[in-house]
Amino acid sequence: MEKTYQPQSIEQPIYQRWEDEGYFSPQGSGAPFSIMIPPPNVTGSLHMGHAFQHSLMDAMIRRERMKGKRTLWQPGSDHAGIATQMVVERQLAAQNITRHDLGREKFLEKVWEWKGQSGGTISDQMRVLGDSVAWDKERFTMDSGMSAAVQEVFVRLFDEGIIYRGQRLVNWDPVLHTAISDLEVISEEENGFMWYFRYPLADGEKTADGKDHIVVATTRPETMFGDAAVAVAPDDERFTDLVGKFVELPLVGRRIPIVADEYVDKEFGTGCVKITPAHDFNDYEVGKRHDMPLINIFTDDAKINENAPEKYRGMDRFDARKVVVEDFDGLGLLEKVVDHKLKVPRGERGNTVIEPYLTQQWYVAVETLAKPAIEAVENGDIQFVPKQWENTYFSWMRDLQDWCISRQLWWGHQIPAWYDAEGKHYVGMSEDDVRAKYGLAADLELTRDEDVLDTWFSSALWTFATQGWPEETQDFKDFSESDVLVTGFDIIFFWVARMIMMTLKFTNKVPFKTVYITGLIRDERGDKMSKSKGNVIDPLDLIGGIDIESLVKKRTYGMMQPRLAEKVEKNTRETYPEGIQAYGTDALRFTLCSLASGGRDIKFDLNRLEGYRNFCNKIWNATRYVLMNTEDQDCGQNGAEAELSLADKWIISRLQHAEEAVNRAFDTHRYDLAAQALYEFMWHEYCDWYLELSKPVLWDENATPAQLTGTRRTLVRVLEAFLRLAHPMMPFLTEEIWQRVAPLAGVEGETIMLASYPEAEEAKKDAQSEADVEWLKGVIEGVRNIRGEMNIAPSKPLDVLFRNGSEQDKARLEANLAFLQKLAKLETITWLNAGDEAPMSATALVGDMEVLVPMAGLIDKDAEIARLQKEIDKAAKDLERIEGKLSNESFVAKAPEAVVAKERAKCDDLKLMVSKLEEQKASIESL
RNA sequence: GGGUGUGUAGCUCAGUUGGGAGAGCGUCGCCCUUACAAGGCGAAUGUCGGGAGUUCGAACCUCUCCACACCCA
Repeated sequence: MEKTYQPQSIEQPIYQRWEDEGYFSPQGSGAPFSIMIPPPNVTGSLHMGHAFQHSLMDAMIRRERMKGKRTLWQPGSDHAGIATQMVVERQLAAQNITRHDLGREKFLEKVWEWKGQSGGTISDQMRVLGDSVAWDKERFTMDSGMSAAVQEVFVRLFDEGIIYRGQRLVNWDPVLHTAISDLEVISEEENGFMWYFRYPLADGEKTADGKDHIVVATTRPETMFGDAAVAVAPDDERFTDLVGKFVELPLVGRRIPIVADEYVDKEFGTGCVKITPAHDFNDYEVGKRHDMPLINIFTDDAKINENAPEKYRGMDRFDARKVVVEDFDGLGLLEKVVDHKLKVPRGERGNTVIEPYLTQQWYVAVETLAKPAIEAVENGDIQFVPKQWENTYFSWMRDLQDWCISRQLWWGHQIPAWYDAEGKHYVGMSEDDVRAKYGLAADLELTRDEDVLDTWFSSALWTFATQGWPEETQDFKDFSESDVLVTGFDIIFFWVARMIMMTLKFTNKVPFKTVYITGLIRDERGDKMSKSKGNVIDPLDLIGGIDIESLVKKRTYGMMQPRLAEKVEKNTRETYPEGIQAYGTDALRFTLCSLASGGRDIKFDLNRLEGYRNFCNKIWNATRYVLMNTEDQDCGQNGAEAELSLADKWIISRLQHAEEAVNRAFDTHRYDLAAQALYEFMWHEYCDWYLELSKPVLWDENATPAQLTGTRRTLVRVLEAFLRLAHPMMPFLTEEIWQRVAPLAGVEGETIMLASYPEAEEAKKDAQSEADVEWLKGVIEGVRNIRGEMNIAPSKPLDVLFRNGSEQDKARLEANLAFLQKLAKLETITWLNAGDEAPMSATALVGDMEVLVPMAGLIDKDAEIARLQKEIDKAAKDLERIEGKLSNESFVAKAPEAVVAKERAKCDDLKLMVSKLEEQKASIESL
């Protein structure tokens, strides 16, 4: 084996072999266990969040597979309507072609062509990450099977009256010309203005303070053409008398009423709000309450339409805004303009300001679907982890809006609706089906709805449509009710909830039993990773490494603003002066698992990754040691006689505890604790102690073959078990090593992937050995402490004496002489009986027993006094606290007996310790 | 404004039913000891955000205040 761990050279060949052998596909006859991948956007690439979620999903699926389950991790991607269409349109634009030039059919051919070329990016990344997904079952939301399911669902929901066509306000992208979902709208605070407009009162009315106008404050002057009323708070005394009166809308000359509505905040602005029901979501609601007309003043491009005075028609909304303000000013109706911060809704894709816009769209009436979806979580059929998120789910489900599912795009599932010349719609599986279903004449002209469905509509069917539904296939039966969904909290609404609704509706099953919500991976400073901030880390760069120049190039590529690019470059060079090293997939996966503690935000710290890369190296080197000492030797595979040492029994016992801890952590979705338990066991028990304890046996010329076999057997067996235990989190390293170690451990199998997952065995726990090793460690650490504090080189052999030891101490000493000599580097050990003289020594306490290191020539008197004083102070502080506790009568009276007894014992120990240390100090001082 | 969450060592974070404050990284000292310097051994480090309450006992439960983050309006 190489001297250091080189992940690059082992990882991909192993993956290739796994894939070729078909290990990822469901197999065996165990109970089914499935995870459906949240289908990534086909235009994208995997980011840290994906790497995080995939690491967890793969860990789960690998463990269940090893436990003998028939596992399916379903891969696939979604067709990402807008994003994909835009990518292809941009390519066409480079050749000066629009999609309209091509026409729908040709354009869609181009999209499929593009998908064929670029759609593989994500699968390639997943292979690098080691994802054990069933590639032969990979699905795309535009596959024919998915399309059939989508159509089936649409038609059935329509026939039940759950899908309907209606006119509502939607988020309209005036550049892309489509409705978009709330998710695709990003509202962020921007600097703007609040304009104060005077609206003259009609019919000679006056305000309470004698003015002939009221003042409305608005951030969107141009929408005033669509004003339907002015609203005031019902309890606002300033305007009580004006409710029911009218104002004359300037520039338009229309009379609009003054109404009272709860929506208005008295304190905000002037207390008078212009209500534009066709162009604002809140106003729409107000308008509905007061039966106001919906006056749409925009075209699809957000230009002023014919409902506004002629002068303004055809103006862009922002040009119109300027002109309206100027005209108000000219009329003396502009009271003031103040700076104002406001949330501006922008489209995620084109950064266009999104317009609330009145259009005909298809909707899903969600009320009847929501009820069972809420119940499924209430009654525990579906559980969120961490449980906290159930509240988020409920709060959204209780306040549901009907779901707008149509999009004015070409790329997506075309809506199976046809219109006759009068615009009446018919829904069915095909035009023929529609004619038959509705009894339409063969010569009646029908045109199909041009629009497509929201991408989320098809992803909502993901768990069952991927498994063959509407056919009752075996896969559907086995896997469609999946076990765990792993996803981020940002799509609980958009995806998780909708999946639950649709799946319950059409299959009467839940889509998943557990929803594990991951935290959001942030950069080292706690900022969200985003392209525009230039702080994105590509998981593949952590795995394969990247030099600083390439990293800067990658991060600033395509940045429009040079100033921003400069800043990004500076930050990048500061944070990664040397670029990023290659840490390997296993280290990354293990790191990500160790960060999965259930928190909301996760700062990604490269030091952590480095630490776990070092852990990989530690495992690697421990293996080298094991192989050096076991290869070509008898490790008991063939049943040779084996005698287990104390260390052997101890590490076997500790392994049971580790197995227990890891399994418990997995079962409770605490992957951080599982990682911690693996780390702790491997590094601090197996490597730090057990390997060292194995040396005195293996290097003992007088060791019997049975003793040698016992230790070799334990070395390989415990390592082999650890590899299986760790495999779900670090698949490559463990496979590489397992291939060599398993035969020595007498374990057969082609791959660790299909080996059994370790479970603790109660019978292998050995409390006596654990106590004995604790004693051994106490002695060794005592001596090491003296060495360290006194600056005695580790290489210098020491003579030590044991004083005031019990029979048990003596027995332990005799049994473990070799261990002690090797690990504490001792020349001689002398047992002192009562009354024996001891030289002046530095002392370590192990229980009541004193371990003495003679000072002559080694130890400075003052230094030893100082060291003892430090120990005394520490013990005395503890003692003081405990004595205080015990002298408190109510503590002794009311605390549980066991607690009191424990404190008493501790108190006695400390007293003894302090007195011994004091004694020792005094005797040195008297020298 | 409404809701949710977070605040523990210099940094990143654990802390399971209230009963001895922990880990990793970093820091300091010693050491190339035949698996590993991506290492070994040893050491230092905390008014557990502030305050009040419940309790024999609070990092943990209750209230309140402060700071920060996110979601919704």
